[in-house]
Amino acid sequence: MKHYDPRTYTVDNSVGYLLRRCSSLLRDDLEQAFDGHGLTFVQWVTLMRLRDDPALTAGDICRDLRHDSGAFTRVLDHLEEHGLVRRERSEADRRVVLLHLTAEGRRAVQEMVPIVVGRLNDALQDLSAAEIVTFGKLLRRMIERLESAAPCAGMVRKGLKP
Amino acid sequence: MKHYDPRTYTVDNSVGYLLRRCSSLLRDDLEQAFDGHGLTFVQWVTLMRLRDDPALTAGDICRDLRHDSGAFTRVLDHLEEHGLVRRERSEADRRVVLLHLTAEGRRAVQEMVPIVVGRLNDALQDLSAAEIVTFGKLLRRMIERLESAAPCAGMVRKGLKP
DNA sequence: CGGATTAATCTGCCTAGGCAGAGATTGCCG
DNA sequence: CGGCAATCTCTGCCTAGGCAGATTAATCCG
Repeated sequence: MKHYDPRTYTVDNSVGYLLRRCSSLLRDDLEQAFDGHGLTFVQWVTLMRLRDDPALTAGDICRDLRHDSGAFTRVLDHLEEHGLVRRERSEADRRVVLLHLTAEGRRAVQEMVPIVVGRLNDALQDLSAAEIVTFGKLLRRMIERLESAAPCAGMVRKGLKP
Repeated sequence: MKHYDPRTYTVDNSVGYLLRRCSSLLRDDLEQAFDGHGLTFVQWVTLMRLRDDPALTAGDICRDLRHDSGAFTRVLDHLEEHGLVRRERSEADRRVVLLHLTAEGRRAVQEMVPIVVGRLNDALQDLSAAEIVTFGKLLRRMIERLESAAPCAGMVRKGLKP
Protein backbone atom coordinates (compact mmCIF):
# COMPACT_ATOMS: atom_id res chain seq x y z
CA MET A 1 0.00 0.00 0.00
CA LYS A 2 1.71 3.19 -1.20
CA HIS A 3 0.29 6.08 0.69
CA TYR A 4 2.72 8.86 -0.13
CA ASP A 5 3.72 9.76 -3.66
CA PRO A 6 7.11 11.40 -4.28
CA ARG A 7 5.46 13.85 -6.66
CA THR A 8 3.07 15.24 -4.05
CA TYR A 9 5.07 14.72 -0.88
CA THR A 10 5.56 17.80 1.28
CA VAL A 11 6.80 18.27 4.81
CA ASP A 12 3.39 19.43 6.01
CA ASN A 13 1.42 16.39 4.93
CA SER A 14 3.93 13.91 6.30
CA VAL A 15 3.09 11.70 9.26
CA GLY A 16 6.83 11.54 9.87
CA TYR A 17 7.03 15.26 10.39
CA LEU A 18 3.98 15.22 12.66
CA LEU A 19 5.42 12.40 14.75
CA ARG A 20 8.67 14.23 15.18
CA ARG A 21 6.97 17.47 16.10
CA CYS A 22 4.52 15.86 18.50
CA SER A 23 7.06 13.82 20.37
CA SER A 24 9.45 16.74 20.58
CA LEU A 25 6.78 19.09 21.92
CA LEU A 26 5.69 16.53 24.48
CA ARG A 27 9.23 15.90 25.61
CA ASP A 28 9.94 19.59 26.05
CA ASP A 29 6.73 19.94 27.99
CA LEU A 30 7.63 17.06 30.29
CA GLU A 31 11.21 18.22 30.64
CA GLN A 32 9.87 21.47 32.07
CA ALA A 33 7.99 19.50 34.69
CA PHE A 34 11.30 18.13 35.95
CA ASP A 35 12.76 21.56 36.61
CA GLY A 36 13.65 21.85 40.24
CA HIS A 37 13.21 18.15 40.95
CA GLY A 38 16.83 17.24 40.27
CA LEU A 39 16.07 14.69 37.57
CA THR A 40 16.37 14.78 33.80
CA PHE A 41 13.86 13.09 31.56
CA VAL A 42 16.17 10.21 30.72
CA GLN A 43 17.04 9.66 34.35
CA TRP A 44 13.37 9.54 35.24
CA VAL A 45 12.41 7.09 32.50
CA THR A 46 15.27 4.88 33.61
CA LEU A 47 13.93 4.85 37.15
CA MET A 48 10.40 4.15 35.85
CA ARG A 49 11.67 1.17 33.90
CA LEU A 50 13.35 -0.19 37.00
CA ARG A 51 10.26 0.42 39.08
CA ASP A 52 8.08 -1.58 36.70
CA ASP A 53 10.63 -4.31 36.14
CA PRO A 54 13.27 -4.71 38.85
CA ALA A 55 16.56 -6.40 38.13
CA LEU A 56 16.84 -5.32 34.53
CA THR A 57 20.30 -4.99 33.04
CA ALA A 58 21.86 -1.88 31.58
CA GLY A 59 21.62 -3.39 28.12
CA ASP A 60 17.91 -4.13 28.48
CA ILE A 61 17.09 -0.55 29.35
CA CYS A 62 19.36 0.77 26.63
CA ARG A 63 17.57 -1.21 23.97
CA ASP A 64 14.22 -0.33 25.42
CA LEU A 65 14.86 3.40 25.57
CA ARG A 66 16.91 3.38 22.38
CA HIS A 67 19.76 4.97 24.23
CA ASP A 68 23.46 4.64 23.51
CA SER A 69 25.13 2.13 25.82
CA GLY A 70 28.14 4.37 26.34
CA ALA A 71 26.03 7.35 27.29
CA PHE A 72 23.86 5.14 29.46
CA THR A 73 26.80 4.08 31.58
CA ARG A 74 27.18 7.72 32.53
CA VAL A 75 23.47 8.07 33.29
CA LEU A 76 23.81 5.13 35.66
CA ASP A 77 26.97 6.60 37.21
CA HIS A 78 25.02 9.70 38.06
CA LEU A 79 22.01 7.83 39.44
CA GLU A 80 24.20 5.56 41.56
CA GLU A 81 26.22 8.49 42.82
CA HIS A 82 23.01 10.09 44.04
CA GLY A 83 21.90 6.87 45.70
CA LEU A 84 18.85 6.23 43.51
CA VAL A 85 20.10 3.03 41.90
CA ARG A 86 22.31 0.18 43.00
CA ARG A 87 24.54 -1.77 40.58
CA GLU A 88 25.11 -5.42 41.30
CA ARG A 89 27.12 -7.93 39.27
CA SER A 90 24.99 -10.89 38.30
CA GLU A 91 26.22 -14.16 39.79
CA ALA A 92 24.79 -16.15 36.90
CA ASP A 93 26.60 -14.14 34.23
CA ARG A 94 29.34 -11.97 35.59
CA ARG A 95 29.46 -9.79 32.47
CA VAL A 96 26.03 -8.49 33.38
CA VAL A 97 25.24 -5.73 35.86
CA LEU A 98 21.81 -6.01 37.43
CA LEU A 99 20.17 -2.75 38.45
CA HIS A 100 17.95 -2.14 41.45
CA LEU A 101 16.03 0.86 42.68
CA THR A 102 16.97 1.98 46.17
CA ALA A 103 14.28 3.18 48.57
CA GLU A 104 15.33 6.72 47.77
CA GLY A 105 15.09 5.95 44.06
CA ARG A 106 11.59 4.62 44.45
CA ARG A 107 10.60 7.71 46.36
CA ALA A 108 12.08 9.98 43.68
CA VAL A 109 10.30 8.24 40.84
CA GLN A 110 6.94 8.06 42.61
CA GLU A 111 7.10 11.73 43.47
CA MET A 112 7.18 12.56 39.78
CA VAL A 113 4.47 10.20 38.56
CA PRO A 114 1.45 12.40 39.32
CA ILE A 115 3.18 15.40 37.77
CA VAL A 116 4.04 13.57 34.56
CA VAL A 117 0.60 11.97 34.35
CA GLY A 118 -0.98 15.38 34.81
CA ARG A 119 1.00 16.84 31.93
CA LEU A 120 0.25 13.88 29.72
CA ASN A 121 -3.46 14.12 30.45
CA ASP A 122 -3.33 17.81 29.61
CA ALA A 123 -1.66 17.10 26.31
CA LEU A 124 -4.36 14.54 25.48
CA GLN A 125 -7.19 16.69 26.73
CA ASP A 126 -8.81 17.18 23.35
CA LEU A 127 -8.96 13.46 22.58
CA SER A 128 -11.66 11.10 23.80
CA ALA A 129 -10.78 7.89 25.64
CA ALA A 130 -11.59 5.89 22.53
CA GLU A 131 -9.38 8.10 20.41
CA ILE A 132 -6.47 7.70 22.79
CA VAL A 133 -6.83 3.94 22.58
CA THR A 134 -6.87 4.13 18.78
CA PHE A 135 -3.86 6.41 18.88
CA GLY A 136 -1.94 3.89 20.97
CA LYS A 137 -2.87 1.05 18.65
CA LEU A 138 -1.72 2.90 15.56
CA LEU A 139 1.57 3.81 17.21
CA ARG A 140 2.12 0.22 18.30
CA ARG A 141 1.50 -1.14 14.82
CA MET A 142 3.88 1.31 13.25
CA ILE A 143 6.50 0.55 15.90
CA GLU A 144 6.14 -3.16 15.33
CA ARG A 145 6.67 -2.68 11.63
CA LEU A 146 9.75 -0.50 12.15
CA GLU A 147 11.24 -2.93 14.63
CA SER A 148 10.83 -5.90 12.37
CA ALA A 149 12.47 -3.96 9.55
CA ALA A 150 15.35 -2.76 11.72
CA PRO A 151 18.43 -4.98 11.49
CA CYS A 152 18.91 -5.44 15.20
CA ALA A 153 16.00 -3.96 17.13
CA GLY A 154 17.50 -0.74 18.35
CA MET A 155 21.13 -1.62 18.79
CA VAL A 156 22.26 -0.33 15.42
CA ARG A 157 24.92 2.28 15.71
CA LYS A 158 24.20 5.24 13.60
CA GLY A 159 26.83 6.74 11.33
CA LEU A 160 26.92 10.53 11.42
CA LYS A 161 27.75 12.71 8.43
CA PRO A 162 30.53 15.28 8.56
CA MET B 1 -10.93 14.20 30.71
CA LYS B 2 -8.35 12.29 32.78
CA HIS B 3 -7.15 9.34 30.83
CA TYR B 4 -4.13 8.21 32.80
CA ASP B 5 -4.22 7.58 36.53
CA PRO B 6 -0.99 7.95 38.56
CA ARG B 7 -1.81 4.74 40.40
CA THR B 8 -1.90 2.60 37.28
CA TYR B 9 0.53 4.48 35.04
CA THR B 10 3.36 2.42 33.59
CA VAL B 11 5.88 3.10 30.87
CA ASP B 12 4.38 0.45 28.62
CA ASN B 13 0.86 1.81 28.52
CA SER B 14 1.93 5.40 27.92
CA VAL B 15 1.21 7.14 24.65
CA GLY B 16 4.18 9.35 25.48
CA TYR B 17 6.53 6.41 25.49
CA LEU B 18 5.06 5.08 22.26
CA LEU B 19 5.41 8.44 20.56
CA ARG B 20 9.02 8.71 21.59
CA ARG B 21 9.80 5.20 20.49
CA CYS B 22 7.99 5.49 17.17
CA SER B 23 9.52 8.79 16.16
CA SER B 24 12.98 7.65 17.21
CA LEU B 25 12.72 4.41 15.24
CA LEU B 26 11.48 6.25 12.18
CA ARG B 27 14.23 8.82 12.40
CA ASP B 28 16.92 6.16 12.69
CA ASP B 29 15.42 4.36 9.74
CA LEU B 30 15.41 7.51 7.63
CA GLU B 31 18.87 8.51 8.77
CA GLN B 32 20.14 5.25 7.35
CA ALA B 33 18.66 6.17 4.00
CA PHE B 34 20.90 9.24 3.92
CA ASP B 35 24.09 7.21 4.26
CA GLY B 36 26.28 7.89 1.29
CA HIS B 37 24.22 10.82 0.05
CA GLY B 38 26.19 13.47 1.93
CA LEU B 39 23.23 14.87 3.83
CA THR B 40 22.08 14.54 7.42
CA PHE B 41 18.45 14.34 8.34
CA VAL B 42 18.31 17.90 9.65
CA GLN B 43 20.04 19.23 6.56
CA TRP B 44 17.55 17.46 4.35
CA VAL B 45 14.47 18.67 6.23
CA THR B 46 15.85 22.17 6.03
CA LEU B 47 16.15 21.87 2.27
CA MET B 48 12.63 20.42 2.05
CA ARG B 49 11.23 23.36 3.97
CA LEU B 50 12.96 25.74 1.58
CA ARG B 51 11.74 23.80 -1.40
CA ASP B 52 8.11 24.02 -0.27
CA ASP B 53 8.34 27.61 0.87
CA PRO B 54 11.14 29.68 -0.68
CA ALA B 55 12.44 32.79 1.00
CA LEU B 56 11.87 31.62 4.55
CA THR B 57 14.11 33.05 7.26
CA ALA B 58 16.38 31.14 9.58
CA GLY B 59 14.10 31.88 12.49
CA ASP B 60 11.06 30.51 10.68
CA ILE B 61 12.70 27.19 10.00
CA CYS B 62 14.09 27.01 13.50
CA ARG B 63 10.67 27.39 15.04
CA ASP B 64 9.18 25.00 12.56
CA LEU B 65 11.72 22.24 13.12
CA ARG B 66 12.05 23.00 16.83
CA HIS B 67 15.75 23.44 16.34
CA ASP B 68 18.09 25.64 18.37
CA SER B 69 18.87 28.89 16.58
CA GLY B 70 22.54 28.71 17.49
CA ALA B 71 22.90 25.20 16.17
CA PHE B 72 20.89 26.12 13.11
CA THR B 73 23.33 28.85 12.12
CA ARG B 74 25.94 26.13 11.81
CA VAL B 75 23.63 23.91 9.78
CA LEU B 76 23.19 26.81 7.38
CA ASP B 77 26.94 27.49 7.33
CA HIS B 78 27.45 23.94 6.18
CA LEU B 79 24.71 24.03 3.56
CA GLU B 80 25.92 27.35 2.16
CA GLU B 81 29.51 26.14 2.11
CA HIS B 82 28.41 23.22 -0.03
CA GLY B 83 26.47 25.48 -2.36
CA LEU B 84 23.02 24.10 -1.57
CA VAL B 85 21.60 27.25 0.00
CA ARG B 86 22.15 30.95 -0.51
CA ARG B 87 21.86 33.52 2.30
CA GLU B 88 20.58 36.92 1.36
CA ARG B 89 19.95 39.91 3.63
CA SER B 90 16.37 41.07 3.34
CA GLU B 91 16.08 44.60 1.97
CA ALA B 92 12.83 45.19 3.83
CA ASP B 93 14.25 44.23 7.24
CA ARG B 94 18.01 44.08 7.29
CA ARG B 95 18.09 42.02 10.49
CA VAL B 96 16.59 39.16 8.57
CA VAL B 97 18.45 36.69 6.38
CA LEU B 98 16.33 35.19 3.63
CA LEU B 99 17.25 31.72 2.51
CA HIS B 100 17.05 30.34 -1.01
CA LEU B 101 17.68 26.95 -2.51
CA THR B 102 20.31 26.91 -5.23
CA ALA B 103 19.83 24.75 -8.30
CA GLU B 104 22.25 22.28 -6.75
CA GLY B 105 20.24 22.37 -3.52
CA ARG B 106 17.03 21.64 -5.37
CA ARG B 107 18.67 18.74 -7.13
CA ALA B 108 20.00 17.34 -3.84
CA VAL B 109 16.65 17.51 -2.10
CA GLN B 110 14.69 16.06 -5.01
CA GLU B 111 17.10 13.18 -5.31
CA MET B 112 16.23 12.10 -1.80
CA VAL B 113 12.45 12.48 -1.96
CA PRO B 114 11.64 9.09 -3.54
CA ILE B 115 13.98 7.33 -1.11
CA VAL B 116 12.44 8.97 1.95
CA VAL B 117 8.90 8.44 0.67
CA GLY B 118 9.71 4.80 0.06
CA ARG B 119 10.91 4.32 3.61
CA LEU B 120 7.92 6.14 5.02
CA ASN B 121 5.52 4.02 2.98
CA ASP B 122 7.29 0.92 4.23
CA ALA B 123 6.92 2.04 7.81
CA LEU B 124 3.20 2.62 7.26
CA GLN B 125 2.68 -0.55 5.30
CA ASP B 126 0.44 -2.23 7.86
CA LEU B 127 -1.93 0.72 8.08
CA SER B 128 -4.80 1.38 5.68
CA ALA B 129 -5.18 4.73 3.94
CA ALA B 130 -8.04 5.62 6.28
CA GLU B 131 -5.97 4.73 9.31
CA ILE B 132 -3.10 6.90 8.17
CA VAL B 133 -5.48 9.81 7.78
CA THR B 134 -6.83 9.19 11.28
CA PHE B 135 -3.29 8.93 12.59
CA GLY B 136 -2.42 12.31 11.10
CA LYS B 137 -5.52 13.92 12.55
CA LEU B 138 -4.82 12.62 16.03
CA LEU B 139 -1.23 13.82 15.86
CA ARG B 140 -2.33 17.24 14.65
CA ARG B 141 -4.83 17.65 17.44
CA MET B 142 -2.30 16.70 20.07
CA ILE B 143 0.26 19.05 18.54
CA GLU B 144 -2.23 21.88 18.50
CA ARG B 145 -2.97 21.35 22.15
CA LEU B 146 0.73 21.24 23.08
CA GLU B 147 1.49 24.35 21.08
CA SER B 148 -1.29 26.35 22.65
CA ALA B 149 -0.04 25.31 26.09
CA ALA B 150 3.60 26.10 25.32
CA PRO B 151 4.67 29.57 26.43
CA CYS B 152 6.16 30.62 23.14
CA ALA B 153 5.52 28.04 20.44
CA GLY B 154 8.84 26.29 20.33
CA MET B 155 11.25 29.03 21.15
CA VAL B 156 11.54 28.21 24.84
CA ARG B 157 15.05 27.47 25.88
CA LYS B 158 15.25 24.40 27.95
CA GLY B 159 17.19 24.33 31.21
CA LEU B 160 19.31 21.22 31.59
CA LYS B 161 20.06 19.49 34.88
CA PRO B 162 23.62 18.91 36.09
C1' DC C 1 15.41 63.28 16.32
C1' DG C 2 17.25 60.24 20.33
C1' DG C 3 17.04 56.81 23.68
C1' DA C 4 15.06 52.60 25.01
C1' DT C 5 13.03 48.33 23.74
C1' DT C 6 12.44 44.51 20.76
C1' DA C 7 13.86 41.32 17.12
C1' DA C 8 16.99 38.31 14.33
C1' DT C 9 21.19 36.24 13.85
C1' DC C 10 25.65 34.77 15.18
C1' DT C 11 29.70 33.38 18.51
C1' DG C 12 31.56 30.95 22.57
C1' DC C 13 31.14 27.48 25.68
C1' DC C 14 29.22 23.23 27.74
C1' DT C 15 26.88 18.81 27.92
C1' DA C 16 24.49 14.74 26.32
C1' DG C 17 24.57 11.46 22.88
C1' DG C 18 26.85 8.80 19.48
C1' DC C 19 30.76 5.76 17.81
C1' DA C 20 34.93 2.89 18.27
C1' DG C 21 37.56 0.04 20.72
C1' DA C 22 39.22 -2.13 25.22
C1' DG C 23 38.51 -5.44 28.96
C1' DA C 24 36.21 -9.05 30.98
C1' DT C 25 33.31 -13.11 30.75
C1' DT C 26 30.72 -16.66 28.68
C1' DG C 27 29.20 -20.07 25.22
C1' DC C 28 30.23 -22.84 21.26
C1' DC C 29 32.48 -26.36 18.85
C1' DG C 30 35.99 -29.11 17.31
C1' DC D 1 40.18 -29.08 27.08
C1' DG D 2 41.39 -24.96 24.16
C1' DG D 3 40.68 -21.58 21.06
C1' DC D 4 37.39 -18.44 18.89
C1' DA D 5 33.37 -15.81 18.49
C1' DA D 6 29.81 -13.49 20.88
C1' DT D 7 28.11 -10.64 24.72
C1' DC D 8 28.10 -7.02 28.07
C1' DT D 9 29.92 -3.02 30.13
C1' DC D 10 32.89 0.79 30.27
C1' DT D 11 36.46 4.56 28.56
C1' DG D 12 38.06 7.99 25.22
C1' DC D 13 37.02 10.99 21.79
C1' DC D 14 34.02 13.79 18.74
C1' DT D 15 29.95 16.20 17.19
C1' DA D 16 25.34 18.12 17.30
C1' DG D 17 22.37 20.48 20.16
C1' DG D 18 21.40 23.58 23.80
C1' DC D 19 22.12 28.04 26.46
C1' DA D 20 23.92 32.78 27.27
C1' DG D 21 25.48 36.82 25.68
C1' DA D 22 27.17 39.88 21.86
C1' DT D 23 26.02 42.26 17.62
C1' DT D 24 23.34 44.55 14.39
C1' DA D 25 19.11 46.48 12.95
C1' DA D 26 14.41 48.00 13.31
C1' DT D 27 10.53 49.99 15.96
C1' DC D 28 8.32 52.56 19.53
C1' DC D 29 7.53 56.72 21.87
C1' DG D 30 8.39 60.86 23.97
